[in-house]
Amino acid sequence: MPELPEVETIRRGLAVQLIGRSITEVRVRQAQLRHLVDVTALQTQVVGLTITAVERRAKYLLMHLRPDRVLVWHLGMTGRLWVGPPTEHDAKHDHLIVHLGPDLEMRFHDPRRFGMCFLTTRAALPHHPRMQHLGPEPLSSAFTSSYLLERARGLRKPVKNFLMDATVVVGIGNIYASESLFLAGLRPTREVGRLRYGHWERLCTAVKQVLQAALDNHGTTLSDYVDSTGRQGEFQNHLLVYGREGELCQRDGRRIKRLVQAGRSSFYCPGCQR
DNA sequence: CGGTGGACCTGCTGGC
DNA sequence: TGCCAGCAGGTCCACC
Repeated sequence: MPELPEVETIRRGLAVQLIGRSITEVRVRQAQLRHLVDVTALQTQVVGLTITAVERRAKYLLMHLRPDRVLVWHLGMTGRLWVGPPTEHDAKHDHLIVHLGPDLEMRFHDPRRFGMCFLTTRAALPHHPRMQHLGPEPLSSAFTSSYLLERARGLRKPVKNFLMDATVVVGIGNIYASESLFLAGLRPTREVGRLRYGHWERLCTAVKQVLQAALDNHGTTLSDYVDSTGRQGEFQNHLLVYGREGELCQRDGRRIKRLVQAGRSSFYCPGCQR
């Protein structure tokens, strides 16, 4: 479901709703997510702790608990974190329920169970196996055309797969990879080792532009994405190629094509993208 | 080492 | 109506 703009939108909502709140109970209905959730750790180590910050790294949400714990979430394809007043009813696929006093709770809901939840400490977080190989944040100053040129040197993989490689750059998934490549005028199949500095300049700018625009529109809701308050995104109304196979390109009127790369659909305009 | 294909899950849609 | 194939916003690991 969620790429950087969606996860960041969720983070912003969670920060407002959760900072200053204390965890009073954790209920686990289904521990088998992407990895088995450590139920004992959750139930013995976080109860009584106060949430001091909600951060994001890549597509991970980091809830900092005073004094030194970090509760980490990943939403996979269909994960949702919903915060609101407590309800009696456990919906199907509500796997983890975090109680935050008598008047508030957070529910992790994930039909496909590709999401994750694990507990670590502030000191161990940077060395966690899921964190330590992550590339730069695309909206940071570390993400530049020179960096991309350097990372791509000698590689033969298609630029679409390169963009979705989290060791290269984080946060870009299937939607924003296609959209960025359209904006940059590059075919998703181009081999990265053969691209020149000018291509990387265009692509770097395009990625930042697309992600910022999606963030300004609170993400993309294709079917079920909502933020922590239940609000849908709006960026689906601005997608130029993703999910538009057979439709006419808004720029040059050619038919948008779909192809499969590494098992995922890519969308591009054969006229605008070379 | 780099790159691909399949695995992990459930749910929805469209064709027959 | 039922059944089945194909598809879906992510990540990881075995295998060439």
